[in-house]
Formats: sequence, C-alpha cells, structure tokens
Amino acid sequence: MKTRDKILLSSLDLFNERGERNVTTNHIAAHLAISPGNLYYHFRNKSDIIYEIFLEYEKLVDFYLDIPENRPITLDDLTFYLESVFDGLWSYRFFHRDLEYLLDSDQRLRQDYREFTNRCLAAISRIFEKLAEAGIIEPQPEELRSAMSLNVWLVITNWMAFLKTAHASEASASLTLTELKQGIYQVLTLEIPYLTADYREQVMTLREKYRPRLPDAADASVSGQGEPIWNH
Amino acid sequence: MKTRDKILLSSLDLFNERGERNVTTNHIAAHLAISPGNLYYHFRNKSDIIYEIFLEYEKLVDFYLDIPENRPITLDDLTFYLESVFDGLWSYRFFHRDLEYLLDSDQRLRQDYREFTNRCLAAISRIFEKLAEAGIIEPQPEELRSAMSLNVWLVITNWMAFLKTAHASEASASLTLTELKQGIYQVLTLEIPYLTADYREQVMTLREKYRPRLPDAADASVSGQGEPIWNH
DNA sequence: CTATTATTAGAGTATATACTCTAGGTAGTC
DNA sequence: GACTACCTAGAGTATATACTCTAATAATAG
Repeated sequence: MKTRDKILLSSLDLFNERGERNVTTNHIAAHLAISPGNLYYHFRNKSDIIYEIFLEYEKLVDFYLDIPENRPITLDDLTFYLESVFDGLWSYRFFHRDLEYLLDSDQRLRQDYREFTNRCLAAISRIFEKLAEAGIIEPQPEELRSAMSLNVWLVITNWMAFLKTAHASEASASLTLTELKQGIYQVLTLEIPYLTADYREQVMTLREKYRPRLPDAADASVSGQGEPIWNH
Repeated sequence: MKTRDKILLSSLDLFNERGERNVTTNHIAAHLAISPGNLYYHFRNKSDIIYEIFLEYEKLVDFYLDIPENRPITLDDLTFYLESVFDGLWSYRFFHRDLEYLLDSDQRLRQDYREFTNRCLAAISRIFEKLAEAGIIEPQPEELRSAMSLNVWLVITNWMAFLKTAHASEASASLTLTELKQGIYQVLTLEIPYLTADYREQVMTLREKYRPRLPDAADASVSGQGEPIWNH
C-alpha cells in the first residue's frame, strides 16, 4: 500500500481510538514507523489529513443514502439505511466527536460539512416521503417532515457521544458496534406514532431487535447507581 | 469579588466564547490581568476549574428541573422547563462542546456527569408522566416513555452543536439565544403525536412561537446552497 | 506592634506540538 | 549510465502549554 494511504488509514484508526485531539502528527508517523518529514511530504498539515478522511466519509454516506427513485421503498430498505448509516458513523466516529473544533479549524471542511448535512437531511426527509408512499407510515405535511428529519439526524449523529458519556469508564474499547446500533432503536422510537396499522407490528418487531440489553455487571457496579434509567 | 470567583467567571466566558480547547490557563490569567501563579494558587489545575464550573451548571439545572409533586403540571410549567433548560445550556455552552474530552480527562467529572444525565432523564420522564396525568398528552407505557425521554435529551443537548455546524462562519457571535431556543420547536415536534385533542391547539401555538425564522441573507449567500433544508 | 496566614507577581521550566530543512536514497526511462 | 521525479530519514525549531517556585505584599489576629 502507498505511504499516503497508510497515513490516512492509521490516522483514522488513531483518531477513532484516542480522539483527534490526543493524536499528533508525530504519533501518526511513529505508529507507522516513518519519519515526520515523510508524513509532511504527503500532507501539508494535520487539517489536510482530516479533510481527506472526511471526503471518504462523505462519499460512503452519500453512497448509502442514494435513494432509488424507480421503485417503492421497503422495510428492508429502511433497515439497510439505518444499519449502513450507523456503520459509517462507527467507522468515522472520531469525526463527530470533535466536529466543532474541526470545522473551526478548516473553512473548506465547514462548507462541505454544511452541504453534507443538508444532503443527509434531504435524504432522510425523502425516506419519510417514500415510507408514506409505500403505506408504512402516515403521510405528513412538509413542515412536520422537515422537523422530524432534523430530529432523526440529531439522534443519529449524537447517539455515539451519548453512549460514550453514559459509560462509567473512558475505555473506548468497551464501546461496541452492537451498542452503537441501539441507536436504531431510538430512531425507530421517533417513527412509532406515525406507523400505519398495516406495518405497525412489523416495525415494532424490527425495533425490538435493537433494544438495549442490560449493561454488564462491571459497568453497573462502577456507576454505583444500579442500572441506568434509560436502559429499560 | 474574590479572585477565585473572578477566575471561574472569566473561565466560563472564555470557554463559551472560544471553546475550552482554545483557552489556556495563561489566557485566563492574562484576561484577568493576574499572574499565572495567582491562578494556580486558587486552582490546582485546569480540570479543577472546569469541574467547579460543572458543579454550578449541575446545580442550576437540578434547580430548574425540580418537579413539584403536590400539584398537576401545566403548559406554563412545560414552557418554563424548556426555556430554563435552554437558558442553562446557553450559559454553559462550552461544556457539551468538548464533553467527551472533558470526561476522559477527569474521572470525577465523568462519574458526576453520568449521574447528572440519569437525573435529567428521570426528570424528563417524570414530566411526560405528569403531562399525561394532566391530560395534555396521552399516557404511554414506561418503556416508550424512557425511549422518548432519551430522544428529548439527545435533541436538547445537541441542538446547540447542530446550530454551530449549520452556520456558514465560525463566528460564535452569530449564534444567539433566540436561535438556540428554536431547539424548543424541535423538542415540541417530538411530542406532537402524543398530544390530546384538548390541548393540541394550545401546544401547536406554543410551538409556533419557536419556529425557526429564515436565516439572514449574509448567511444564506455564503452557503451557496440557498436556504437550508431544515429551515422551512 | 508582631506574628501568622492568605494572596499575589513574575520569572522560569519541562514537555509537547506542528512543522521545516537538508541530504540522501529509489525507480523508472532513455 | 545518467537523468529525473518521487520518496524517505531524521535532526531540528519556533511556539505554546500546563504548571512551579520564590519572594514579596496585604490582611488579620493576638
């Protein structure tokens, strides 16, 4: 693999594991056993590395959220969208963690992210529209659909942060993809009241699959609070 | 005012304005025109300053979210809760921005914040319960109420971050308390489907008050995307 | 007034961080 | 073999950051 690509991969790994703030360019070089000079031959600065990683992330999510317009949407589609989005979120989880700082440090990124957000919101809104067309949820006026889409976006993009803060220890190793996907449970919670009678049972069954399990004993014992209120 | 209190106040101001990451202890001292030695006489380290600020924040929100148990809840109560919580969020807005890093740097804070979150979630859930008792929303099973409360929490605590990322420039001055309170619109959106016929109109009117205004021209023109999708 | 305690200034330090610079190697091409 | 474009090492640097240390000054108590 090209050095340049190795830098991007290692950076992503380190950022995800330790947080962008705790990973320096020297760390990245050391981790790859290359010299700092080498790293800076391939990237002008740290921001450039982050920006390129964002472009990958953006590409991935745009790919996932490409809504087929030639056929009705199905529940399987919905499951796929949710699973995929959370997969993406997991793979690039460092990004939302330090988002504000990153956007403040790079105007390109701010601009691109803003447009990215708008595309995602449009996609979510379109999914709601097609779910209504398919008779899975009741149709809603444009205004409500927009506000709902925004709430879905807020829940999705911040579920990870919530999980991390709800954990008793900082060990990010303790956070799993499975836990992350409990966010799907939360998203489907938003849709419950709008489900049609025809599909209510099916969606509720789907949702049940992502229901949070009780935390393991180690976690609960550290907290001193017993099981967390939300995990019920 | 005591130097110690001045340090806490200035720190909060600077953190809110520039982000904790961009504010050093030397900055704080310089801003107060005191020596670094003086600052470190009053606080062992930066974490201690942040921790004390958190305790204030916690106290404020706990005060706001004290649910009176001797009388039914009213729509005015709900308005007060929402307004207050967003006021608190505004006054300590630096906190949620760098939350993950802060919790990783201070175990006390992690533990306290975890318990704080659980108290807030319990309060939100209790508010839902009392809203149902008062006939404002339909009663919901415990399980759904928990999941809804968590969604409300996610929307509330991350509305600010969303606004900041949705803005075209990093100037935090451009973010106002009024905009922040559009978060109330989003929270009320979550409750719409559960409103009783008796109160639906009233709550919808309340919600309308917080509806986002169109962004000013300067903002829209920078984006190059026209008005944002969510702002409709 | 004196002794003690609380507060402050300000110079200083160890460490980290993002990034640079020079010199040298390597791979492909004619 | 020589030219060229690409790649790499590694020492080095300017700046920042959290924090320390000493000595001096104010406040307070007896």
